[in-house]
Amino acid sequence: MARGKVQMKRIENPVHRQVTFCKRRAGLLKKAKELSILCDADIGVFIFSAHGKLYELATKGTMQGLVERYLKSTRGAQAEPIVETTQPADAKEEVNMLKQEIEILQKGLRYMFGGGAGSMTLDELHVLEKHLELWIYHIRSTKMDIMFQEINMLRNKEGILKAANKYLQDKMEENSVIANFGPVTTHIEYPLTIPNDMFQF
Amino acid sequence: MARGKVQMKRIENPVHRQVTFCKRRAGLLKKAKELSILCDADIGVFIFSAHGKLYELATKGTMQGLVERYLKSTRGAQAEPIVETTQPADAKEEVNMLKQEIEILQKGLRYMFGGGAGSMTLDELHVLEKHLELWIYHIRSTKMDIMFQEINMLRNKEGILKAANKYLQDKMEENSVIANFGPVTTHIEYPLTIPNDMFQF
DNA sequence: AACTATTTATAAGA
DNA sequence: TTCTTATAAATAGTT
Repeated sequence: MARGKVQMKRIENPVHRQVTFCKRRAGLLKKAKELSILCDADIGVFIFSAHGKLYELATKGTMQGLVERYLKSTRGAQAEPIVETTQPADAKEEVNMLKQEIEILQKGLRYMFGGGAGSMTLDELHVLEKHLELWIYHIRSTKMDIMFQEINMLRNKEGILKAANKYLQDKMEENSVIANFGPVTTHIEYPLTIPNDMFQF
Repeated sequence: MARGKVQMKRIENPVHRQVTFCKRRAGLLKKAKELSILCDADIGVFIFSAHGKLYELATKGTMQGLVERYLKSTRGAQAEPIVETTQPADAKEEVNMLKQEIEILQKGLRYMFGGGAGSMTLDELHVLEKHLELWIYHIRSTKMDIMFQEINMLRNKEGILKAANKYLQDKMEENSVIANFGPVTTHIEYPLTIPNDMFQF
C-alpha cells in the first residue's frame, strides 16, 4: 500500500511473501481486536500459513467456545423448514446442535472406515464401542421414560372417555325405548394391560 | 483514522457504533481476503455482532472445513504427551480429531440427559439410537478385521518359531550326548484352533 | 450512501 | 525480524 500499489495476486518472491505475511497478519489481528472493542462484537480469526502453521485470535472467551457458537448458529440458520412443536426454542436448538455433532462424528467414522484401513488401533475401537454402548443405554432409558409417561397419560384419557361413554350409553338406552332402536354397541376391552417386562432392554 | 483519532473503547452512541461496525467489518473481511491471496494463506473469520448476528468469511473451501482443520490442529498441539507408535502421523491426527468429536458429542448428551428432561422427542431418540447401533456395527466389524489379521500374523510367526524350535531341539539332543543333559522341554500345543463363530456378534 | 480530511497500514529499502 | 519513510488505503465525521 505504500511505495507502490500492490497487485492483488500471490506474491511470487518467497522472502517478500513471508515479510508481507508477517506484517499483514499482525495488521489483520489488530483490526479484528479494534472492531471487537469499538463495536462490542465477538470475533474469531484463524490463519493457516501456506506451510500449515496456525495463527489465531478469539476476542472473547476461547476459540473453542466461539467455534461451538459458530456451529450452533449455522446449523440453526441453514437447515430444516421450521416445524412448530410444543418444545421450547432452546430445546430445539440443543437438538440441532447435537444433530450437527452427530453429523461430524458420522463423517469422521466414514472417513475412517472408508479411507485408510487400520487408522484406529484395536484399543481405540474398544473405547469407542464402549462409549457408543453407554450412549445407547442412556437413549433407551430416556425413551422408556417418555413412553411410560405417554402410557399413563393415555390411561387417564381412557378413564375419562370410559365414563363419558357410559353416560352416553345410558342416555341412548333411555331414548331407545321411545325411538325403537336397539342398545348402542360401544364396548371397550378393559383394562388395557401392559406387561411389566416391556420396560426391560 | 480520519477526521480525528478514535479512542480504543466501546463506542457509546448506538447509531455511530452500528455505522462503524458496518464499515470496519467490511474492511476486516477485505484485509483477510487480501492476506489470503497475497500470501497463499487459508483464513477463517467469524464475527458475531453485539446482537448475535453472524458474519463470516472462509478464504478457501468451506468454513466447515476450516473449523475442522482448526480443531484438528489445536487438538494435536495442546493435549496428551505424544506416544510414539508404529502408525503414520496423519492417522494419529485422525484419531485425535475423532476423540475431540466424541468429547463434543458426549458433552451434548450429558447436557441433554442431565439438563431439561424431554429435550428430545421420541422420534429423535429413535434416530439417534439407530445411528449409534450402525456405528457399533461398523466398529465391531473393523475390530474383527484387525483381530483376524493379527491372528494370521501370529500363526505365521508360530510356524517360523516352531521350525526354529525344532532345529534347536535337534541341536540340543545332539549336544546332550556329550554334556549329559536330558532333552529340552519346549513343547507347544499345535495347532492353535480358533472357533469360527468368534467372528460373529 | 457519498465525500474528504486525516489517520493508519504497509511496501520497499536498509 | 525490525526500523524507517513515502505513499496507498481505510475510515471518522460530515453532508
